[in-house]
Amino acid sequence: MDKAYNHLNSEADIYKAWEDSGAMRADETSDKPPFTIPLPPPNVTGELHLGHAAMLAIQDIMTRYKKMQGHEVLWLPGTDHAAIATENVVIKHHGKTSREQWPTREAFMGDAKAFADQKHNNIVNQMKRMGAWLDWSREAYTFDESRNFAVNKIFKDLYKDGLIERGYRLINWSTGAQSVISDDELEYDEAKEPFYYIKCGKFIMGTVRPETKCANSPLIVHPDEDYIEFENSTGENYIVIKRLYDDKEKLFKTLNFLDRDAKYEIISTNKGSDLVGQKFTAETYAGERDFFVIADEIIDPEKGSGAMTISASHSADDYDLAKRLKLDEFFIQKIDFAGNMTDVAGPVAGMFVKKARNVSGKLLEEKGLLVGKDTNYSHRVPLCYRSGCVVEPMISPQWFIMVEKEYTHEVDGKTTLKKQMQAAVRGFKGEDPSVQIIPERFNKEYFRWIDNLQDSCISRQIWWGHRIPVWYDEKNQIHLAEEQEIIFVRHGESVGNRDEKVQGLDDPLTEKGQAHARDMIEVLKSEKVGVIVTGKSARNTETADIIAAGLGVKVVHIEELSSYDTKEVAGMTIEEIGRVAAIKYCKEHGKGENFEVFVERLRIGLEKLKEVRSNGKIVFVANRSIYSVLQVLRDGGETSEIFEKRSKNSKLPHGLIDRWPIFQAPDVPNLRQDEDTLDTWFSSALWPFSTLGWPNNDAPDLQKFYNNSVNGQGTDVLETGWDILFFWVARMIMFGRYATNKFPFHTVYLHGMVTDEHGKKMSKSKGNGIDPIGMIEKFGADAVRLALVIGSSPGNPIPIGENKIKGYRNFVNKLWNATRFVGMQSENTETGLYERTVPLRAVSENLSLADAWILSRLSVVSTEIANHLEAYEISAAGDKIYHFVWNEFCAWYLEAAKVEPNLEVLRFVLAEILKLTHPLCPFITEQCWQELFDENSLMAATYPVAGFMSETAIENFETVQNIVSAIRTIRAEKGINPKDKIMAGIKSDEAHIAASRALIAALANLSEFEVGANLVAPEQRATTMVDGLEIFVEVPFDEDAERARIEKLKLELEKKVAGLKGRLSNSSYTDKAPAHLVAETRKHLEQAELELKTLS
RNA sequence: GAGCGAUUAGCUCAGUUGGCUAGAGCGCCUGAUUGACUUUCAGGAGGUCACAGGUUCGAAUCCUGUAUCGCUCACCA
Repeated sequence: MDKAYNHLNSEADIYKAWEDSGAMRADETSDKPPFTIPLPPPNVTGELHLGHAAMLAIQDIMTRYKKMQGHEVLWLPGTDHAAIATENVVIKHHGKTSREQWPTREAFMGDAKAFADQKHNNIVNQMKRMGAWLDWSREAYTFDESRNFAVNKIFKDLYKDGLIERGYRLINWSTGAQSVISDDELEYDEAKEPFYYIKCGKFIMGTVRPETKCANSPLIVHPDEDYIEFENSTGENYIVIKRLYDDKEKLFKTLNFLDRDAKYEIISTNKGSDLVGQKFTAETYAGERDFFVIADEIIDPEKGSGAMTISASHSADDYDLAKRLKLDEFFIQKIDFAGNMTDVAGPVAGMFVKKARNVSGKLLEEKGLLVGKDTNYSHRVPLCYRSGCVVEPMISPQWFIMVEKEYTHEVDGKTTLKKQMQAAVRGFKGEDPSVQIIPERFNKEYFRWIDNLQDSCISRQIWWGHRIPVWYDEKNQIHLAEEQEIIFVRHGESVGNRDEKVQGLDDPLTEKGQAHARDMIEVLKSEKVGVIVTGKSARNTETADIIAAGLGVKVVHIEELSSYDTKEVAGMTIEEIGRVAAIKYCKEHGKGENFEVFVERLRIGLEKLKEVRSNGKIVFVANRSIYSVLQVLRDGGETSEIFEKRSKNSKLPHGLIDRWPIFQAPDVPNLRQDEDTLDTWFSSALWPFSTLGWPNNDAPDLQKFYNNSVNGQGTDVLETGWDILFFWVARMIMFGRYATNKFPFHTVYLHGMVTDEHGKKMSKSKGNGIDPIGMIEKFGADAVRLALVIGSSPGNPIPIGENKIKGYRNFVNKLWNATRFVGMQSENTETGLYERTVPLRAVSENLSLADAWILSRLSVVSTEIANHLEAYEISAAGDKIYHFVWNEFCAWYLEAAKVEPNLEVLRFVLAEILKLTHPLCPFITEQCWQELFDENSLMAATYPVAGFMSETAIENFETVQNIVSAIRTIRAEKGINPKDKIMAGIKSDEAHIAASRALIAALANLSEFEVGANLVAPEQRATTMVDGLEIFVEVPFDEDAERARIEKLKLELEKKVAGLKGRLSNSSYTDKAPAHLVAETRKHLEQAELELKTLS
């Protein structure tokens, strides 16, 4: 073993070994209790940042701990197609500015897919470098086949339940992204813009958006306020709210175009409600427009002039008001979707909004309509968090999810999506809540958001995403996508006995083969088959032809696929057979040994297949090799074990194997599909169950891993950053309950944002960002993990800097060297090699005090660590391990082992430490484990539980530690060279101290340590007290210094005694405090008094 | 404007249902170092637990108020 641990030499190999071993795959047939964590899928085109790193570290710790605890753990990985973000990146990547620059939508999608596929490995490999124990065999993607099916399915269900509607509503329109974006995607920026007071007839109204004051509008006043009409010096009449008129200072400040020195005459005073109904025509910057007065309490009498007009199509408040008062004719579009003014804006029509604002302001001034301008006004403007451009509220046809609409749920009865989301965390009518959020304070945040939740827009005007599964006919009637089943028929051998030789079933020239084909016809008769599809290999084709003839349907051939040699593949899994067949095929066709090429051909074939319209189901006749590849395609690499098992236990008739539901366009002529796509969250909200096979409720994964015993939730823990509590977590809860009748997880663990070591947000502009991959390369993944996990609590920022990582790198090295030391102790003196054996539980015979102590401490610490991990207190668990390893095992036990070696205990404790530490530092512990104990992975080990325990040993060894420390302190104080061996002694006849003489002498570097009740102190000495015992250390004599030292000690003791006495003399303390505390206090007092007496 | 959180050593933070002399890591100071580990070892200094009240035998911990910082949300014709 090297002197220092080098992570670069081992991490990659270790991870590969884990992957190759197949142990990372969760077994859905296992009898162990399940534990499931869905990995929040990172953006497929993204780079790993520290937030991801923290997420991976925390979840990996949970995963490894639970697995070592004996759970069947599934931590399911995947990536997110991240609709808007990815689309923008793709456009930029191709040096373009808009998706419209692609010849077709399909061309764009092809490029985007290619880009996403190409970037995919990058983020996946980065995740692996963190050491994440993920089940890659189940890797999913929010935009793959299965997830698309799930999206279409839930869309259809929601639509049928009336919970999805299409309609014209006010939405946030990003002019940059050319799409609607949700409220949650807005960022606000403080902007300083002039606030205009504009004359509207006699009324004065205020606005920051003069460009929108170009159309007919109601003019709104407050019903209960008085309004003054007055005449100014130029003979014009104005109406303002009385409050403003009475406050002359404010009046002239507000309407700064008025002449301060002129005299004003009040023409009339009217209550707002009395003004209602007045109609008038007034000049605007865009010409004359019609107005009429209405009253509403929306007016804030303290603000502005007490009157306003509205832009119902371009402001959320105005929209609400217009809806409420049914002012339908005022939904006037003034801004188009490109962000330019429409024709209604007259002179500024076609101008970009910002320009139009300035120009309209100038026009108002020229026309004398501008009566006030506050140039110090600042307000917050909503910006698109993706494109950074200004967001305009717009009315547009969009799809909405109706969270407050009542519907009937299978389990919850009459309810709304909102009520279900509330119940998740509040509980149903007094029941305990099903979903626990850690830390708890985020419950409040959750409710504040949920309680205010409104119908949200789910459609986006981008291409990269799940296209809305809705078609329109010529009359604009809505048609939903149709669900259809593809039935796979595997033929050619007897099902469930793959070791048998081909029985001629696939050969239609044989009697058996023909009988088999006829069997399948019988089976398929009830299935309403529309089309039969087959590969082109001769036997498939012929069999398919027979079946098609029997059913009276047509046959479609897809790509030619080769078969395999049965001998060659005996005993292989279906997936392996598929691979062999694929490789053979590729070789024969000069495509290299590339399974992916094969899969891709099949994929294209399936795409073609979906285009085939049929009124009935599609039947796919396939031999084992094609079928196995289809399995890979469909399940994203799911191995065949499930399938094999399913086949064996299947009650399905001979030959009928599996069904694959797809969605396709409804069979109606002249349809066009909705152009829009669904927002990313719509697919990511299905993540915990769409990755497990939903909507197939019989899917083995769903049965096993979405079936947590706690209150019947789906998965166990959803761990993510608190910033996406609303974006994502709440929506998973909503869809989970809706679609699966379960809340998707019982615990939500929220981590905070990763910041620099001073708690400042990391940002490119500040240059304080840290690249996790760089840190992994420099210090190792284990160190990065520890730094992210220790010293931060849920929901709070995670401060991290190079120093912190370095500190934990030192710890990792400490662990390495402890192992190296134990290895050296284990060496066979003859061969120089050590035997690699898994240590058994250490025996409890012939234990030294140190042995008994470390074993007892190990028991205590193991329990504490497990308790912490159980309670998701990862930081506390990490801290415990750190200190146990460094300050107890290394600092004391390894030193003791040099004096009194006990190899059995030494190896046992180290092995247990490696297990305890493994979830936090998987790489170093695995490496050490394999060096010293077992070539099999540490992940197969069981997490430590308490064993040998002796309270006395702990107490007695602590005394030894105190004695050693006290002597060391005196040595340091007296400036004694650490190399010099000196004498020391203790006035005691306790057996455990006497037994530790050699140990104490070694640890304190003494020539001798004398122990005896009647010990006589040497002349030249320093004295100190430990646990009531007097210790002498032989030192060069200095009477004054020694006396001063003793006085200092005495002073401290006297203070202590006084304090303790005071407390005990207080009768309310002795009466009310718990008895054990009082007794303890008495004991402390006794000991302090004894020590004081000894020193005097 | 509202809500939430924080305030403990120079820095970053622990501190479980109130309980003995408030802890850790880093940094700092003194010293050591050829045998597991300089990515080390020994020793040390450093805190009125933001402030002011209250409850209690007892408060960093519970309550009230104040201040400062941070985050989130909202309003703005």
